[in-house]
Amino acid sequence: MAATIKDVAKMAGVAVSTVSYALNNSPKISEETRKKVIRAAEELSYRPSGAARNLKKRKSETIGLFLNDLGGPFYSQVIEGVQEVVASHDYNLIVCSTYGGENSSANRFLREKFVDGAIIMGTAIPDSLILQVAAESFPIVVLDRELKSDYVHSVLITNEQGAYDAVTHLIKLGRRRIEFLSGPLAAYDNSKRYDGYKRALTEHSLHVPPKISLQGRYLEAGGYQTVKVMMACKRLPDAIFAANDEMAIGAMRALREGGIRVPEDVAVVGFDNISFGPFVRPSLTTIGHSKYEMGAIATQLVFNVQKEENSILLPTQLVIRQSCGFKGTHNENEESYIFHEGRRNQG
Amino acid sequence: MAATIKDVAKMAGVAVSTVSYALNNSPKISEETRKKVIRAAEELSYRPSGAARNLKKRKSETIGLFLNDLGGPFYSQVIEGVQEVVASHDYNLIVCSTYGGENSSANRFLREKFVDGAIIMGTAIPDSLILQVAAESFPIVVLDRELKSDYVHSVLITNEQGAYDAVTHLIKLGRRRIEFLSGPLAAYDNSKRYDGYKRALTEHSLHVPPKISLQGRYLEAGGYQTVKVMMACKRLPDAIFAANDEMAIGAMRALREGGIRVPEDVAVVGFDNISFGPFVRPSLTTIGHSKYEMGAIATQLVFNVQKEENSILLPTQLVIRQSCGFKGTHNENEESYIFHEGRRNQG
DNA sequence: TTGAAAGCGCTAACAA
DNA sequence: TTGTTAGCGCTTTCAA
Repeated sequence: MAATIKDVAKMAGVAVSTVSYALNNSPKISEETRKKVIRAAEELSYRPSGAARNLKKRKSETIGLFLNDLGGPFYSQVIEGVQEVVASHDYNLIVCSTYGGENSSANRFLREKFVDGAIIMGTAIPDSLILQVAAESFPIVVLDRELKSDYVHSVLITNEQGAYDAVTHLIKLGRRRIEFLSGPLAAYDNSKRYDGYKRALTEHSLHVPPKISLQGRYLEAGGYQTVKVMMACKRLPDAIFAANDEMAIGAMRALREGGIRVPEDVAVVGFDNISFGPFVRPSLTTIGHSKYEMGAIATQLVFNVQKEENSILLPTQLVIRQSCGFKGTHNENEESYIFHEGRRNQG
Repeated sequence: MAATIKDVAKMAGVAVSTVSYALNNSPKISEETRKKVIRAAEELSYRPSGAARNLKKRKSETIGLFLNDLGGPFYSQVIEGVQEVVASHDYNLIVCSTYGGENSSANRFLREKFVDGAIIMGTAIPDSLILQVAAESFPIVVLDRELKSDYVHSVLITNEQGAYDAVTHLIKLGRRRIEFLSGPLAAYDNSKRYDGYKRALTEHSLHVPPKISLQGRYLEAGGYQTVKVMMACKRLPDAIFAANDEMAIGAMRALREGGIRVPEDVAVVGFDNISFGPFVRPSLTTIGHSKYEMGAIATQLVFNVQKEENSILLPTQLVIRQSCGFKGTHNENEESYIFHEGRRNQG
């Protein structure tokens, strides 16, 4: 049986409150007593119960970051931004996958008040749950998702404008038949990006395809497959605007396998500027946004609880590389950016 | 004030125990009562307190995965392996950075029994803490780290043999002056990899440099810097064996900037087979190991508590690409492996 | 099938 | 400076 505060008190010959004060560095306790308590605690390998402390204090000093996919190439910089700000408040951060639907850890943690605030990225947590649990004592920030309510803030990026910029760039390079390689139709960012795509075509008096024929579920394999099918069935476009980089890279793989040259025959532009975009061949032109900032700002909002809904809009930038045919000033050293420069001690 | 179980009981006109049973789907409760309770709970937006439940049950049904660096290109597959097995036991997973030394979240969670078991990768958690907290009720598995004790298991990879294979490969290709680009000297895996390097040289009667002159801290920038310095100071080797891929890629960047051709002038081999190794130019020859398995097996060990120390050794494989000069059968489609094929709904 | 009550391990108000 | 004690919100034993 693990030692509790009572055992420590008994061994040290003091009251439990004294142990609590001593171990929490309360100034009330004399040095002598504190030493005695610490010695007893060590002797018994005492480990305080976080659960009991949280219950008593009614807070956990922990922020939860809930992501669809812990491993994705997209998230690491967001996590870093969150981590840094959480640590600066001397809070803990737990990162948690939303994988698993109704009974996912994320849902449980959110419902059971394991954390004092949450940052949510991805669509696996339904709006209803967020609205239900958000409160003054439980602020929530959603990333790249529109959701307005008290104590729910959002950090958005200019999805529509970014897509508009991407497609306009293609048009300026002389492309006329530009296909939209779509992510999940229900996804917020996907639909915004589609809107930007349509606006660019419309403003340049180009034909907007009546329906979305390429759907890649935001996955590399999805982009690959749907473009494969397209190549078998119909006339090629002269450009593809993919709603994210993974699909763009999948599309390029399919095109290459089909003997289609990128960018000569078909130009490709993605969205997100994921870290290895510079390394695919040809390197990927894309729309970038600052992921670190996104995480850091979101976390500031969590600590800065306000009733009024508050949404912050971050800009996107066109990042020109080789997949769209314009020979941008490709910086060979860009490579170094893909690495996280933090402490690492593990191979 | 958030509603508690008492409030629900009052509103439903039943005892708190009844509420508890009803909400936890105990078969004792009549359907009628259960409905009444559920209605009251909804009415009050009742959210059970995980802290109270954990305190009472003396467990959290949560496993902690503690990593140096949540964002690194190395970890995502490990996380996936862990996630899957944890979920299959209907447990929760929290991933947590060890960043922050003494007061890091990781240390706190470990000490305060927030989790029922832990998987630790990286050196930021000292042996002493691990040994202190490991117990039957708190199994710990360390990844790629040798630590023997009751209730501490380890999952290792054949670091020494892998390094030996890498260097032997270089020797077979005719390289004779092979430098070791080292990670932190104190790192376990680094020293094993160094041992393998030395053994390969010795067995082939090649000169082993008397001291390690290249130290890159396992970082891309570290590899870059130290190789830059080397190029300015001394005669070039004809090959570099880097203790991890990041440093290898940094080394290649430095070499390229110095007008040195890879692999013609200097061959480079890394270690770990990180996901974008196929995409750097030239693509990186490296030593691979299965990171998903590592995570999955570690998690099995956590659930499979045993007193006896138990260590599992996973093999490594030479992955031949272009940076070492041997034209392996480079599979263009390898590209697709770098993507996680799970659910993603977020751009 | 339901209720009463003990108690998980801690913090903090209050008393001494 | 230290001790006594109530109670955080649950689960679960035992009684009804």
